Amino acid sequence: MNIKLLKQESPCRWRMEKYGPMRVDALFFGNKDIILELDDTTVSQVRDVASLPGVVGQVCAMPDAHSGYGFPIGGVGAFDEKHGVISAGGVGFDISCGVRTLTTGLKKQDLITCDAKLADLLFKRIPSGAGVGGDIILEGDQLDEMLLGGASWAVGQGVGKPEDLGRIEGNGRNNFADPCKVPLKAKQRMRNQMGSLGSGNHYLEVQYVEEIYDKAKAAAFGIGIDDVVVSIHCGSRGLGHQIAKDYLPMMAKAAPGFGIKLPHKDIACAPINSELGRDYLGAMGAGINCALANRQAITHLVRECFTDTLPQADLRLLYDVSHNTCHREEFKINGKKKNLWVHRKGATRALGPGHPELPREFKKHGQPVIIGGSMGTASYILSGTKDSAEISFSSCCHGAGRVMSRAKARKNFKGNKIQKELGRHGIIIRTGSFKGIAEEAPLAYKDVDMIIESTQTAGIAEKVARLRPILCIKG
DNA sequence: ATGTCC
Repeated sequence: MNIKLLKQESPCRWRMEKYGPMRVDALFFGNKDIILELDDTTVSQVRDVASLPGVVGQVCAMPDAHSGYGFPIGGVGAFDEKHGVISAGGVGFDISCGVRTLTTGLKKQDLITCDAKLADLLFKRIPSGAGVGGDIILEGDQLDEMLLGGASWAVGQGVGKPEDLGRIEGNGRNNFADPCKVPLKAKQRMRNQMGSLGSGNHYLEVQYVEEIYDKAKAAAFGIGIDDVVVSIHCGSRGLGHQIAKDYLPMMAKAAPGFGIKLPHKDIACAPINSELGRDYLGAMGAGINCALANRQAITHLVRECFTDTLPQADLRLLYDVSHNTCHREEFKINGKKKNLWVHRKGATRALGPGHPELPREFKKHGQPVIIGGSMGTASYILSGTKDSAEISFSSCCHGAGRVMSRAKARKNFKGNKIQKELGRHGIIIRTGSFKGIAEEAPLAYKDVDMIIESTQTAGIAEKVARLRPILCIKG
């Protein structure tokens, strides 16, 4: 982008003062290279969000920002609860897509002789791929019960341990969920998809802790050097997708009736206090619960796989955090505490130390923030900062961020070659789709290390540990 | 992201 449009506030913080239809400023995070490479669509999408009714504070673009449907991926927009809007495009198609990381009590040496066997078993037991379902079938009322209860429903079914729930954003359940507002078709698509990974950038990785940046925080999070961990990156499968697909046109159609002039046809939204806004909120909350239940169900399958191969393992949930959500949260605007609807699309919640929503063990150091890298590259565990409440509505980046379209990646890379290449670096890939592997090639993404450095320099999260993949199950 | 175009 044209850097002259921005005022550099600090090495990785750049302010665009509001102009034209913008109601608030925009804040871009990243080093100079990242800012220079932001494409025009992403920037204009940030300006569109800053032009919506009831937007407050500043709209943020994370270092991994790129263009999305209407609303940028890596974007944060907060709206006043009286006059603001809720946007289906501001949450994204994969509602509550997120990452959870489990500790195992194992060291990387424990896996040397059985990594391939573990990879085969995980690939066999955990359904992956587009449109692929699993053995869990939700019949009759079970689907609505899942949509209402989230991960806590799953634990009630014997899927996982009660202590998992305290380690999930919102204790594993979204209170705004209203299954009645979820389109029937969305429910039908989900009946056989519980406990499945999906495709695209979703994965299940067994990783080890390669580096620790903050010993005290790492100890509080329960991780040490060479520890084996498991990370699960997935979302609400066909259900979330169908909710977005159905609500987007409804919002676009209804906008003029609410007196909203949409800055772009794709950035559909409805007043949070309208019937349609509330309906979407109920459906989205159900979508969040679906994703939380899904990651819980997959966790259960992972535990079974470890019991079969490495029975000494003890899989405990470190944390589960989503990066496609809209939550009601309290922030100070012009010195006054206000309830806001915070959209985070491709942005991770990162609560700072002392935040009332954090479990006791994380109060001192801030929320564990899990950042999934692209396939074959590093992932990170960060911690939330106090300052991020003021700077970014307690949000930070969510991953590496694409630099190449899926189509372009398919042309440039061959899936089987990528698999072999990663194999030479000691990373086992199991997949049902070589096309998917090509689309997810490491070079189709920005350098995650650079994204993390910029995130830390911007002051919105701090490095705790770097994870390196041992094996990866790809959809 | 997605029964990868109802």
